[in-house]
Amino acid sequence: MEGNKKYSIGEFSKVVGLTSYTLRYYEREGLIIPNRDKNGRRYYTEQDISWIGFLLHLKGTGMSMNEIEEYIKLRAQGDSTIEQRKDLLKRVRKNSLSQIDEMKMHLKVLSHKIDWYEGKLDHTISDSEGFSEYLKRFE
Amino acid sequence: MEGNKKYSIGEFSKVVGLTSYTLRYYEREGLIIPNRDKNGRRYYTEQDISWIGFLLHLKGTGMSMNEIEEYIKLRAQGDSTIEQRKDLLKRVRKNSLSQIDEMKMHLKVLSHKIDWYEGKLDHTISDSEGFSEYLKRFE
DNA sequence: GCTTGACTTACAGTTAACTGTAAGTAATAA
DNA sequence: TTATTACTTACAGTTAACTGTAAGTCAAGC
Repeated sequence: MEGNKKYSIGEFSKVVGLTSYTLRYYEREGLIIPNRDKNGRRYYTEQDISWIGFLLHLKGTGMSMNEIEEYIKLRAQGDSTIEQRKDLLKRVRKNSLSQIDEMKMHLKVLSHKIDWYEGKLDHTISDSEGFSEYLKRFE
Repeated sequence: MEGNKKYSIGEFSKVVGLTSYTLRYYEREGLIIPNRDKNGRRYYTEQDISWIGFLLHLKGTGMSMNEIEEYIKLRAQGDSTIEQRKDLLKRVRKNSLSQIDEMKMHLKVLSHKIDWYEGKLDHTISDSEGFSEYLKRFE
């Protein structure tokens, strides 16, 4: 039954890997609201660690701070917004997946270019064949 | 034998989908150097279309303008830098692939959250089970 | 002859997400 | 007791990649 540790902003910043500047910035933006002790100093809990962990997952999918704020606003309204939060995350996922797909398309061309360089280096591609001609081989 | 069309910056911007501001900006940064007519006006060729196309693929993999400038500098030095260009693109690819992998990891958690919301909505997950407990099911 | 588009330099502004400084106060830790 | 850490407000600075404005010139097309 020891899940009630309190972290100062300095400790917390080490745990979650964000500087205290960033944590205060996130707070200003409403992304996290830590507790305060009797002297008005911030303290963070295990719950805050979980939340920042999840927040970093959200950011990692490409979700912007604005979108995360939107999510937080819905969350603050309670269980009645679960559907909307689910839909928001679904939109984020869809977007993230298409970003990945796009990236993969671009990577394909990049890989062809690498292969082309390799062909030039080991002379399995003739000196006269340009990259755009080479690319046509794969159409 | 009609591959020698000349595009003004206005025409070219429509073809490649970049504004003339952006094209001039890229030029200032050394990313593209168009030809000039007798009056000093820019004109772009089919070659420039190919190059911008490739450049957009590079950008699409997450390559920064600085890296692209590095690539261009190597290219300007001729065939002796093919190896280095190949290595540069390989680094970019590696980076891009790990970005994708990271994104996929984050997406996994996001998907679990969506499933969790779904479970809450159709009551296949008990009201008392929090998301972090739920996540432990998949460890 | 007038409109349209292009040219130049020289900046200033924008967005996102931080990052940092200054100045002054206050509580905690060694 | 002194150093450390945290607090506040109020900004200013940073990076990347644009985006836009102003002011003045110039040439081509209708």
